[in-house]
Amino acid sequence: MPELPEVETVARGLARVMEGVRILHVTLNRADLRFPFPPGFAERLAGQRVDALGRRAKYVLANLSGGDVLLMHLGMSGRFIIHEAETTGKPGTFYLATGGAESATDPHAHVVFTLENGTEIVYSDPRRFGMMDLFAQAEQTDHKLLRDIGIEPLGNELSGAFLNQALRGRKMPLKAALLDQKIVAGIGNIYACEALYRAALSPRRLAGTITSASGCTERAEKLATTVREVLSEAIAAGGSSLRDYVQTDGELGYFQHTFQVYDREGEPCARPACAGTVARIVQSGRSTFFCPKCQR
DNA sequence: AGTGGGACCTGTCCGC
DNA sequence: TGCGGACAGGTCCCAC
Repeated sequence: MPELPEVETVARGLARVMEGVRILHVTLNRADLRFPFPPGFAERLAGQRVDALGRRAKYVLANLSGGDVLLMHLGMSGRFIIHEAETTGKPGTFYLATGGAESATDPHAHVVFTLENGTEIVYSDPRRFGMMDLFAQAEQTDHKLLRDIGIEPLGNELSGAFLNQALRGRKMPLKAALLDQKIVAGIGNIYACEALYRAALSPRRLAGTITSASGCTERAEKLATTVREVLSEAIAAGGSSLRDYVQTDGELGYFQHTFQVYDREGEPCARPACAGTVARIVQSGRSTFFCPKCQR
């Protein structure tokens, strides 16, 4: 997916065109994504104004004037294509497929939101790992998909002390711990690899081994720092991990940001004094890229 | 309780 | 050129 930086970028783009605007009509081109749309999904959305739209973990959440929350997750391949009404400024499209997917011909355009000002927002998702839900604001705290989610990595809570406490005694590989959304939310496969590389920590090391009973360790401190770094740099770069990502203004915002280990198997380690070679291993079914020489 | 593995889908790329 | 297999940004669910 889109990991946290991409979802953040998408949420900002959606907020720009949706906030303060009423939804006129919603078209569903199928009954489900990852799971069925809730009963009356489209009908309940129609007529509600989007009061605020933001991100929690990798979920996009929109607060609606009727008291509901619209939850959207992009899964692995979800994207929004925005056709702005002419009155709102220059036409902009983001998350545009390289080939230029059009709502009329894209077989994966599963949801179309039409706003009262004429702007059209298409959700397209070939693999359909994405999801959407609609529920009352009062239910948000207990929502199954949201209640167990961990801290936001870019807020004030992520620190060496937090990781020390959260990973204490954990026997899972450090990489798996970073991917665990119940601990820190929003880190995906790419940024987990990148953060570990920068912290010079092995993805295979057991999570508990960077902690100590007496308080925060240097390793935990370092990892907290590199997680924040890789995520915030990626946001600054405009959301980097999608091959076909196009910024709102049509500029290619993508792949200007290069990764140091992700997808670089066999290449020399970027660390000046290190003569290592980037390796690829599989951990819990997913590729991990790292330098076995300097990541310990 | 904590951890690991399979399942969910489609598209793309690589080797034969 | 065609075909099969591996692999892809994520998360849920069910066994141990």
